[in-house]
Amino acid sequence: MIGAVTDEQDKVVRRRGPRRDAADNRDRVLAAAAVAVRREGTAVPMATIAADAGVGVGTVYRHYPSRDALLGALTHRSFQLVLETARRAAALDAAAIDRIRFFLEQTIEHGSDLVLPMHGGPAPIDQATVAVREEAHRTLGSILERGQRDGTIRTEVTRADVVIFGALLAQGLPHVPDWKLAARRQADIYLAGILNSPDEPGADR
Amino acid sequence: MIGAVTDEQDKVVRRRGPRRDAADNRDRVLAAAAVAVRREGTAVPMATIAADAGVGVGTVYRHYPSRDALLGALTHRSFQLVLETARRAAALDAAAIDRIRFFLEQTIEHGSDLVLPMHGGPAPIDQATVAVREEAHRTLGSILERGQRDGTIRTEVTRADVVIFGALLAQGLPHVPDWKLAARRQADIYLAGILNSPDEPGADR
DNA sequence: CGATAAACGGACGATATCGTCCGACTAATC
DNA sequence: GATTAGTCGGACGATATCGTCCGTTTATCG
Repeated sequence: MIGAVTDEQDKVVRRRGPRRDAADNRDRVLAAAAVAVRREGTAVPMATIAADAGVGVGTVYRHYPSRDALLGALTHRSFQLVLETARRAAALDAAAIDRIRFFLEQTIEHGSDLVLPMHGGPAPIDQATVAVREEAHRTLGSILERGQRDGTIRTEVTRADVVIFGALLAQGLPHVPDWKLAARRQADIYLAGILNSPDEPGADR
Repeated sequence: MIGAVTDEQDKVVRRRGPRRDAADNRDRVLAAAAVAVRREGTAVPMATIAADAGVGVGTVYRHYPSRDALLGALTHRSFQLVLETARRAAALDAAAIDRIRFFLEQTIEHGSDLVLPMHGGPAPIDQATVAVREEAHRTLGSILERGQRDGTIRTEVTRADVVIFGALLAQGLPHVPDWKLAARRQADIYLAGILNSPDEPGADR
């Protein structure tokens, strides 16, 4: 009765556009998940995430069909943030060491949003996310190599070294009271360690 | 019938000694828990730990009445290992920087056994454990200050800095393929960063 | 403003893990 | 080798979380 052939075609034509509130909720869920995962780990109950986001658990599953899908989206978001930070660092008008310093400081600052940058756990990494990660690594690598070519940074240091140190700072130590301050101190020491001739820690020149 | 007063006193006298196999199982459970917690997090099912240790779940609960008790024991064990390592480092006949290097390398080596050295999570820290931790920090501090007094190590570096870096290395990054190698590279850079005059990285002298 | 596609949100059965309990077993002692 | 305190280990009911389903609500379009 309802479904004549012409009607079915009509249906396709009469598609409604997506609703804006849906996208808002999607973002709210992702943000709440980022905080919750950092606080309680990847096994945090979906109900907790839903409550924190102010939505029902059904809405969470609507946007992310499974826990893995949600964690995957978190990972993608984190790497995008890393890439953006690396690009801002590369665009700076400063010495290589200071660009790296900027990158590390921003990484510390974004800490709570970088949920699974490299964290293990059941985080599936899709191809698009891998591409973003690779691009971020390349961008950081170009900064590093530039510093090595102009002789200010030790040549033994690899881009992987810097990436791993950044990941350590992003991961953090949950128990340390003032982690951001502590992390900045770690970064200072690390930066001194990759400098080629620490006699002049880059005042002018 | 059974419980005359004299019998009760007999009971106390007739105490059996503890059985050795019980202690063995206790250790096996703790070792299995260390590995399992590192692999799956603090929420790892008790049944998994029991299976890995080759015992029943009842035995796990016998020795550690609750999950928190087990995690607490793990934490204590970790800090004892740290303290022991710090003491071995302090006993070395070497420059301060090399003692710290030894400490960091051993920390990397023991990685899988240092489950909750400072890890957050639901790990209750009892007073005895705090005492062990404090002693470990003091021991490391004395090494550091010695290096600062003889001018080989930068005076801005605090014992907390070194402890936190060690904790980062112990925690690790689960996803990095050859973590121990990567960690050693991090340590090399860090050590260069705390050196006062890296012109002579301590060959002879 | 009315119609309707799309989104919301919580109730629900299924499943997994918890910590306890108790009969079987084993090592230490006589 | 017999006795027995102390240990082992898995079955069990209780509880928590999962992911789905569907009636209700809301934003968009004519």
